[in-house]
Amino acid sequence: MTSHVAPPTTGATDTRATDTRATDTRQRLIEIAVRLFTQHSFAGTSLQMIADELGVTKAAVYHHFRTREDLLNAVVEPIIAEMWRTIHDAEAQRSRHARADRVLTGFIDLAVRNRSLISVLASDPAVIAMARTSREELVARQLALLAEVQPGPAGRVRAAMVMAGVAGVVGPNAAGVDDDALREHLIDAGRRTLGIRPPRRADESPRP
Amino acid sequence: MTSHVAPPTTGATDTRATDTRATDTRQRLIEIAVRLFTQHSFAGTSLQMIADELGVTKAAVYHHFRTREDLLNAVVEPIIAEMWRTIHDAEAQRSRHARADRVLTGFIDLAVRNRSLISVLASDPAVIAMARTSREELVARQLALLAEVQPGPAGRVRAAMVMAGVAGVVGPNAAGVDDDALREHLIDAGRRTLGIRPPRRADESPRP
Amino acid sequence: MTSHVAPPTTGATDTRATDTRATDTRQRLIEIAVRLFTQHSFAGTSLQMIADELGVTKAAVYHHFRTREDLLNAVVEPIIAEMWRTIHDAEAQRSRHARADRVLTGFIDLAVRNRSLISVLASDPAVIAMARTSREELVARQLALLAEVQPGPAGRVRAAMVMAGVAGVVGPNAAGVDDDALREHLIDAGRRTLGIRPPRRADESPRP
Amino acid sequence: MTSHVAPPTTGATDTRATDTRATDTRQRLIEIAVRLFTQHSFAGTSLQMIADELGVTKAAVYHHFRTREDLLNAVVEPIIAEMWRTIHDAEAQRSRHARADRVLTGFIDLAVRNRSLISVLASDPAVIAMARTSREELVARQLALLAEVQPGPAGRVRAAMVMAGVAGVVGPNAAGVDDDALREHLIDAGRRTLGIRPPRRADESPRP
DNA sequence: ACGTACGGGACGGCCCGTTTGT
DNA sequence: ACAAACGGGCCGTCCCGTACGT
Repeated sequence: MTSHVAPPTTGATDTRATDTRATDTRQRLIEIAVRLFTQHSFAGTSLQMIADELGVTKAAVYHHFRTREDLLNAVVEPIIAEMWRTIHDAEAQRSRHARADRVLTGFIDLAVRNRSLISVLASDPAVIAMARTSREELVARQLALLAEVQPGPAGRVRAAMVMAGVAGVVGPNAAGVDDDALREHLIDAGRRTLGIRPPRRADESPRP
Repeated sequence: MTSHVAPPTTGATDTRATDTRATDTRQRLIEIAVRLFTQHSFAGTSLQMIADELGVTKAAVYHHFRTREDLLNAVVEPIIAEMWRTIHDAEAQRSRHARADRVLTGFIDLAVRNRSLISVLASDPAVIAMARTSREELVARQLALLAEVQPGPAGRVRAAMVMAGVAGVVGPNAAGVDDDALREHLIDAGRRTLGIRPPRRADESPRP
Repeated sequence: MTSHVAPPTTGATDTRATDTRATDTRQRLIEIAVRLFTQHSFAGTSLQMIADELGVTKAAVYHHFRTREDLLNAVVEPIIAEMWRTIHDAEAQRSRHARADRVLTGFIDLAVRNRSLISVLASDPAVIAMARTSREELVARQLALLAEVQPGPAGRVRAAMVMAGVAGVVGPNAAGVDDDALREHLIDAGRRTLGIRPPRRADESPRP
Repeated sequence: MTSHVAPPTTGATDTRATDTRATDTRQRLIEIAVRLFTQHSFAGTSLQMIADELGVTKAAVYHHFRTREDLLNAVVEPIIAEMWRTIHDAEAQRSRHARADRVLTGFIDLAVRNRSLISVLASDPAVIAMARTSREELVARQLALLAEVQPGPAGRVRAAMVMAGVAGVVGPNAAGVDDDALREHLIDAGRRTLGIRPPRRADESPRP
């Protein structure tokens, strides 16, 4: 059974009850891969390491993912899908500040929920080079929305700094801050950097 | 010469190197390594790539650096030395704001002068894991000096965000900004994030 | 300088007699080679190890010996020369017992005086294969003289056992026996194995 | 299959092998390794040689033994296990002579049955250095049991000479003696060296 | 009499991926 | 849904030997 084109990965949120055991190994595989990628970079992580960590042979890994690149894609796909949703959500806002704030909070929320993964996505050259075109636009769109607040190079630099800063802070940072506090402080710091005021008191939904 | 104690090269890492053609190959080796490390990460860069890029064989590389790790150390050593100088310089300042500003500007200046290298140093897991202890203190000291401005976790998060942000912005991000402008914008953005005003001297931050 | 120990080569430069310095390095080279050959076998000893141990570069070694094989030959040549002298000496004896005893005592004496070297000569396949023909006859002649005492396969086995036994006992044996006692015990044991009585009381020179 | 001969799964080389084809390659690997180790010493035998001799690639060897050291251990493990059995067997005997004779005959029997292997185990520095501690006691115990016959340094020297002699005689030394005769002659010579008479059972040593 | 730089090649190890069998 | 076996190839390391200074 070497065919099977890898069931289209479907939505990450599907709650079908049928395939508990089927997708179990596959899910653990992804989690382990994420951890190892962050620890040794993508280029420094072999299939043998992943298989050993899971306690199976390489053949088992190959049963789920036909190639190492496939595994990487399965790892990052849910993340970029959520990023696109955030972008579309932000672009529906009316003011520049609201759009930027939306992207900022969305990105930070996602980064905090996927601590270790985001640094790989953001800084590993092998990962970046892998699907250059698709991700390039993704990042560009987010940067553009953030940079809008302050036209010119200053805005672009601030935007890039915020994105890179958030991606860098999460991850193996033992700053002694729990997730919720970290999110709040990141949002606050990001707003300071970009020069946007917090929305009118009501949580994060700038809806008058 | 296969030694490990940094042979009489000692020309320091001054940017404006003379045309001393004495240890030519060795220096070119380092420069090529920097470029390739940033392009493919450390784990993703083979000695064959480096040798090919220089136009020699692997054995020639081996003659100058017996280990890939040795080459990496030779690459990063000048950088961390300069970082230590900046730290000591900053710690001699009297006020917290002055110390933080000193570290901020020092780090940004160094990062801009060594664009591509900084991202490797900051985010490559293999590089980070390599000389864990020595570099750990280096980063911790810089973060502490930056975080001093705002006690508590908020300050720590801001400090980490600035460091990671600067490291992320420089690098293969053209952004259409030249070095001098990039430096100014980074300093301005970093000060905003940390909450420090530019020092009193009428320098070059025209902000009414 | 490839070594890691210390460059003591610097000072000195004695301006005294010419010949002392000339053969000095060469002799030390041989001694070091012998030690390393016994520790790591011939195939496992590289020129780099030898050069490092002496505190010079490989080029210095190559100045004295054009190839690794040359070095090995220089190491073993004195030994086999002495062996031939012993053989010729023994063959001049009149009785079979006297001839065997002469070879036995001669071999043991030489083995005890060159403890570490003899095991390499005797058991390292690379050394044996190197100059097959010349050494083959050497060993065969000695064995024949020893085996003469007891005709048939029994004698041949005893002879081989004595030769191999002597070669094996000397070397890294911490048996707690000094050289002189070791020689006496080996001679005694060898005679027991071969079935020859000690000569008529006067030390080791069976000359009536 | 990289061409070059590759005897198509011949009938295996073991003397009286059953037809168990299960771990065929693994076993043949060990046998080939033994032969090549004796021919070129351990340090002088490359994995490529072994793979070529078996008609597979290095990767196939790697699949069975991830390290050359692993392969060596698999080679020598059965031997040392049998040695331990012989030792324990001998230590159960009542008289010193019986103990020594037991070790002597056991060692010779094992050495004759594994001709080529014993010399590697006994004299290759790389092999000796590999599992120093475990083997050190093994040899020491055997030597002690043999040396018991004659207290003092004389006994120790005789014991060492017998062990080394036996190990040296077997091996690539045809001597024109078949295995059974070789065993008998070795036992006889060993007893002569140690000074023990054959046990009372009228065996096959016709010595008035 | 020695050091510096380097080529050509082999080493042990490990990679990714395929085949074949349960 | 896995495991065993293996191929083809690259990795970092290190080899021996040479050419050229000084």
